[in-house]
Amino acid sequence: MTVRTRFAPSPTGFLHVGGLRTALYAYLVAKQNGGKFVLRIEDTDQKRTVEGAIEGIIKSLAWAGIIPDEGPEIGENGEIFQVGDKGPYIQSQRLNIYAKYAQELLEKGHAYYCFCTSERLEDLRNYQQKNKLPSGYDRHCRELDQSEVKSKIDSGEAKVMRMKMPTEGETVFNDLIHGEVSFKNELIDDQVIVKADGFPTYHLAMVIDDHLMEITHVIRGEEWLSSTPKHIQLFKYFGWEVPKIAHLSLLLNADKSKLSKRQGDVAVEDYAKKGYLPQAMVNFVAFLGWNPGTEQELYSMDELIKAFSFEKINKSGAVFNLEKLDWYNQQYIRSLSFEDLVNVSLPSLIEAKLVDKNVDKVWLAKALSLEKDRIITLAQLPEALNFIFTLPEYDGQILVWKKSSFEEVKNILPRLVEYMNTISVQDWNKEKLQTMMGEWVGENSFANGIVLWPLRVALSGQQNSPGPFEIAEVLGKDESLKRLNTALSKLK
RNA sequence: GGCCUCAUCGUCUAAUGGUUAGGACAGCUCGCUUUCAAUGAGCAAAUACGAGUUCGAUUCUCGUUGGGGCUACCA
Repeated sequence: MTVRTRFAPSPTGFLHVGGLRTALYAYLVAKQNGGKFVLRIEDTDQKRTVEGAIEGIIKSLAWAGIIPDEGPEIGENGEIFQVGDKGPYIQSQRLNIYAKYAQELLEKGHAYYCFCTSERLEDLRNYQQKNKLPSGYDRHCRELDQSEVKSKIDSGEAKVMRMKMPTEGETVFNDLIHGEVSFKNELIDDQVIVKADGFPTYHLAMVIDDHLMEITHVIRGEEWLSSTPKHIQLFKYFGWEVPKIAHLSLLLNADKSKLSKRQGDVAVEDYAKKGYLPQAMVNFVAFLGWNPGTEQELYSMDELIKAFSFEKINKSGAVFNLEKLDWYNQQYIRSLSFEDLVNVSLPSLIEAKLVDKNVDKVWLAKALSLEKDRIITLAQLPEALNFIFTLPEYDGQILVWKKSSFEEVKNILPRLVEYMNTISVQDWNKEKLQTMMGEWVGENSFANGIVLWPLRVALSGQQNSPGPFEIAEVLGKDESLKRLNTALSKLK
């Protein structure tokens, strides 16, 4: 049997980093087994549906390298179309299907109409809370007389449909991560499965869709663990096979509460904007709650697909720790080829108006290499590289190395400039410059710092910067000498 | 409150009925070095608590405590 997994977000906003992890694991399971990964949009709550959210989710997944085999996709003109033969994959387009199966449940006596008003339900809840009673629906309409039901319907009373939970026994299932979990049926609510507006609730739609879409592994967040018995009961009522189920622990804030917007960014797109590489994000998120058990930290998507297993998933929640993400990002930035680095950073450099799209890519690669090892995110690049394009204002005092003096710099720098002027443009690259300058420093018996510090500061205008020779090469001879002369003028 | 669930360094985690409880990030120290970064060497840092089973429990069982989730005509 082909493995089929799914990711089923509701389009209420951007893709959450926790959602990315869930989607990733589901994707890994599918790919590892040569199966299919399905994207399904759960928009049965019309009030919460946000315009553009479906596109955002698809784009964020694609950014991370997760391309569904079936589900909605974005066309060339931005329109949404669907691929796969088990669609539609957007639940609001499947209403007739849900209606049919809800009717079946009703006819088999596994569901019933409920006419309780929201006021009555609220009073009931308040009463239960006040008296510290177990909460839940009191099954008021469960045994309503058929004729009474009919007359209420005929008179147009608002109604919902609820499933009948058995009032005895227990529901036991084997979670792929948690092992055996059991619930007493009597404690489980008669869940609403069709709302007053005719839309199904998640619980009904999910069961029907997972069956019809032939999902073999349901991989979802732990917040669904408590409602799983309802789903299992529904599968049983329909006479369908229950898929394998895995509940992933939640991602946590630093204070161990459920990861929330208030305590930092949770949208995948925010991390993309902040200059995190998708490889870093995927690697990081994969290792939150899962570990292959080796000492290797860096895993590509392909390696993750090979290494993934449910047995290695942790049961406890994992704190979403940005410091580790930073480290991953740094590692992946450093491993980028110059070509990739140029491609991936060009947009932000253009946006910062440092270069235009006709910039010499070979030169740009050299410039980028100055900061490649020094940045944590791509977003730092424009600022880090700014000194190449514009010499910053600086105080002449910072030209003095800590073990040197103003007088000494004033004495040596002119001689250095004079010497550098004699170096030909052909030799103006970091290797040659380094050797030649090394010799010059040696011949004059200077300490490196006495010469190199002011040189570097003069070229960069900054106390902290990349090395002088690499900067000089990127700047070229003319600009380098111009900057050196600027420095000389600051020493007067 | 009820139900479910979880518990190893600050954080992510490895390990197993017997280890000096391993690694990574962060932190600290030293080295390299013209600065920053990178890098090398090193340091510090954990089995929540209490019983039980056992020759021996971090590991198995029970309890306690603490955390988290659910408790909607939201997903």
